[in-house]
Amino acid sequence: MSGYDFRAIEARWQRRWDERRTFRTPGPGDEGFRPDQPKFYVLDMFPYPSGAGLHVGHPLGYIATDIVARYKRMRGFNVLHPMGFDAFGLPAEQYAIEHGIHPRETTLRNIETMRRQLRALGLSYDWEREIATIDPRYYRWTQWIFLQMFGSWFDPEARRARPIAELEQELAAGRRWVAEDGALVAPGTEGARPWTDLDETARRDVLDAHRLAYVDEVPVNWCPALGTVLANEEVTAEGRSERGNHPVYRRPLRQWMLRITAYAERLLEDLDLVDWPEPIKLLQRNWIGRSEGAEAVFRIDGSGEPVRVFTTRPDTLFGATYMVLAPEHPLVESITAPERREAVEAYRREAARKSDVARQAETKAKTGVDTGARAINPVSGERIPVFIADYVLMGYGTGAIMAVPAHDQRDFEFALAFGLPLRAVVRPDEAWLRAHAPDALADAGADALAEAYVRDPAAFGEAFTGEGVAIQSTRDDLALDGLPTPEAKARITEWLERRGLGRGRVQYKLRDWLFSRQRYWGEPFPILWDESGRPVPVPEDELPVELPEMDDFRPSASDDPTPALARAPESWRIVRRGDRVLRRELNTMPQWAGSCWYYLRFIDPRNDERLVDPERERYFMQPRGVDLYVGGVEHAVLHLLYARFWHKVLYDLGHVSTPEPFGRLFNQGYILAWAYVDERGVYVPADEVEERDGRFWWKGREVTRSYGKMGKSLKNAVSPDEMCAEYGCDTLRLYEMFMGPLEASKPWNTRDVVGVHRFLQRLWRNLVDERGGGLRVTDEPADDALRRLLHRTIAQVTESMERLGFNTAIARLIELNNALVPLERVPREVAEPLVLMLAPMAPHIAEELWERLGHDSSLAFAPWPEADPRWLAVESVELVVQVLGKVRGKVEVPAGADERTAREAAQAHPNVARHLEGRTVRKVIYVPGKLINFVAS
RNA sequence: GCGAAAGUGGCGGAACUGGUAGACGCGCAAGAUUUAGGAUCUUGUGGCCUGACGGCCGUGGGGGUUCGAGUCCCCCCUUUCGCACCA
Repeated sequence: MSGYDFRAIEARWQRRWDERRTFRTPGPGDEGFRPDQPKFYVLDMFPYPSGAGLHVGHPLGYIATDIVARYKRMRGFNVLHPMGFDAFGLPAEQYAIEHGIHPRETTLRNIETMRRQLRALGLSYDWEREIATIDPRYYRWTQWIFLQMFGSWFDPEARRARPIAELEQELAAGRRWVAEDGALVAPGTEGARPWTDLDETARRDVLDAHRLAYVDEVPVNWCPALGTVLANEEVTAEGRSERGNHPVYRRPLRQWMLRITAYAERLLEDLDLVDWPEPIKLLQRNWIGRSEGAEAVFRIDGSGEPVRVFTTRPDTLFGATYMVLAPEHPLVESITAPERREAVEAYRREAARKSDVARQAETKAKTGVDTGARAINPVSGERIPVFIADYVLMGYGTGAIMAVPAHDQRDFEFALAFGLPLRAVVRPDEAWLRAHAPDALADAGADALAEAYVRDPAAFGEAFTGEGVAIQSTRDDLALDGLPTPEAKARITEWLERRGLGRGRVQYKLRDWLFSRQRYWGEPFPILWDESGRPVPVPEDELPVELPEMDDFRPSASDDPTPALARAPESWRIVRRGDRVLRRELNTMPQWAGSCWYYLRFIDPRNDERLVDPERERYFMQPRGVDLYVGGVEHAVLHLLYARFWHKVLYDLGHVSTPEPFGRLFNQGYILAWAYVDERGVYVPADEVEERDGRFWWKGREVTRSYGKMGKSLKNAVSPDEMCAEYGCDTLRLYEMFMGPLEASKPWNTRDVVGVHRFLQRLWRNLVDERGGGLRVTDEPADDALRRLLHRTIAQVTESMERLGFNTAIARLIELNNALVPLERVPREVAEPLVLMLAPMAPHIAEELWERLGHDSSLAFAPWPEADPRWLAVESVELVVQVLGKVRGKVEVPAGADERTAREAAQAHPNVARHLEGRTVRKVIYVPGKLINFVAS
């Protein structure tokens, strides 16, 4: 018996790779490291070990990266291809709570299962580099990075993070003063004070307020069911938690924040440095949401209280006929007129009940309340009403707007609902006017239309928000009339600045990252609180701050946010330093923390002296970071933005050598599968559904077929374990890659798996005599045609591998293999390259055949076959002959045939001659090697 | 509403800078082999017309550029994804 016994072969080779440490990757300083070798860092997105185990959709990306890793090794690269586990966070903890087991236990068990499943796929990870975020030796450095952020500030002039001590020095030296609101300003600025005027408390306040990690009271998304606060990114558009779909409420809370907004500009700009899919870059750009405009100051009539607004259209300032503050705006309290107080309070209460997101999800009908206050338009001098309305968000800009109803759709709707005046200050183009003119003006001329618009912009049905020419925007010392919008913007911004009434400003949608969670299963903060309520960093040599052992680790599901660690033993919570009593920070870090920097730790996973050794970091990260990073689009903003942010901080502080972590990113598609619902709309197990006459039945009941992402919720998951058992993991690997392009989402079809399985069996039979078990391979040379096919295949497969086109690479290998079927004996010069080319995709069978071909070392480092150009050239080609663009025949001509030869051969073709009969050839198009086209009358 | 990606046989999908549409695989059909089933091998397989040679149509729909369009341009339809009062 010498058939293709994949079970024995796969087990044997997986064991050998392990025993021989085949995929150990030496780095600088390690035994066996070769500094002359180029590196290639290929990385999968950090998986989260869930309790359910893997389904065949999960390893799609892992198989792809493994193929790249194996291919690159054969091309002489020192390949870093590690794997680890992101294991802190909500899902693990939820799972643990549901099963009443400590999260550490369930997490370790899940990791175990996942590691076993991954190993069964024959992935060539360097398992000696495995890391897990829950390991204190790992999270020690997560905490260390947090301390780096706590110990630095962002210098807006240098546009980078610097140690906070340097800020202190600059302040002490008088190079910067501190403004009333705590901002750093130039010495001598009005209202600002020098360092020497500040007492110790004030100084600490200033420094603490400038740290990259700082504490602030902010409105948060509080999820009582999960017992924790969530980041904006973790809340859905419906105002529910992304995990678990529980309601989320807004409330103010003192929280740790990370100053990611300081990096908004660089996060945006540096997208130009990376090779990422354009849609992902766009997603990040939109998330950062940069907009240019100006800030302007309006003063409240009477009190003179300044209200700052942000606008992208400062050119429409003359058209501001009212103002709106967000309901939570701090000035509402003081400016509201006594007789309006009750209505204003009622509206504010109503708004506070709803979360930011829930508020936005509701109808677009505009609501609001007049505060009774009046403000002065700084350019027109008009007294205008001040409203509060929930269409203005406290979290964006200044939380207050100038409303220009003629040129902003939201303001337009609000003005109509509340009977507020509109004032046109931009003249629209004629096309817009005509398209929006009321019926009565259907025949009006251009001037009449423009006049009508100025008289009554509301009659045109919607706000004109485009660019145009400024009108009705002139006063004694400022003339905008006649200026196109961009110039009008520049002119008025300059005027505002000169008069101290405002300045140009860039605004981002991106908010600072809310970094505290109240859950147990996360990294503790390396922070202590002193008697006066100030944060004190835990000294580096005391790291890690280990998570205390607790029997009751459940979150406190309540309306009042209480960290789970509040119930930790007092011996953990209270730290005595001499006669000082310090309390530990009780929040933990969010899910994303550990995955923000894991790619760095893989480079030097056992280093207890530093985060990563600089020499190793440079070797594996230069020049553009991770060379290939593969994962799903779902991480387009959160993980990828957070990781870039941390990386830039580490870069600024000199701990890493590249400005970006991931040079090339690739998003794999999803694996979809049929799913079935019964008459109640409930999903039934897809593997128990039977098909009869095009209809679907489950336990005798008819069910309807639907379609979706493979997973637990649709009950349509297929386990890799079943596939490996039935067909072997080489077949599974091959099938997943053969399904279609890596980036596409495509349907799983177990029935189709036999196709690639047959290919492997046929390959086996081509090289191994099934009866005797001997080789069917001969040292005699291949004939010319086969040799040509071989070299063409090498060229095509190589090209496919370079662009991750594994589906087409496999197709070419199948073709080559099919060509060997009729042969009595297979020439070694074909068999060996075929096995080598298959090796990255189906490594076990390839190793086995390689050994049987007489090689005693693994093919993992065997050189990739090279196509010989001599055998790529052909001496004759089949030329397509067209008449008037339609194919009428094919003729064989010598490869370099000139036009006359080709033309004569073509015209001699009977069918071509027939079509040319009675016509005059006007023109001949000849594409050498491809076709010849006769253009005839 | 705004933005992005994608629509090719019964199915998954190929097709480089415009140059034979449907590679490769599944499925299906016929034949060979086999006691049978399975496996294997051979041949065929976009639709329509034709005994055959061959012809006509065909890449979501409609127009255009070109000797020639799945590929380039314009309009429209459908699906999926992301964002969604961001001033």
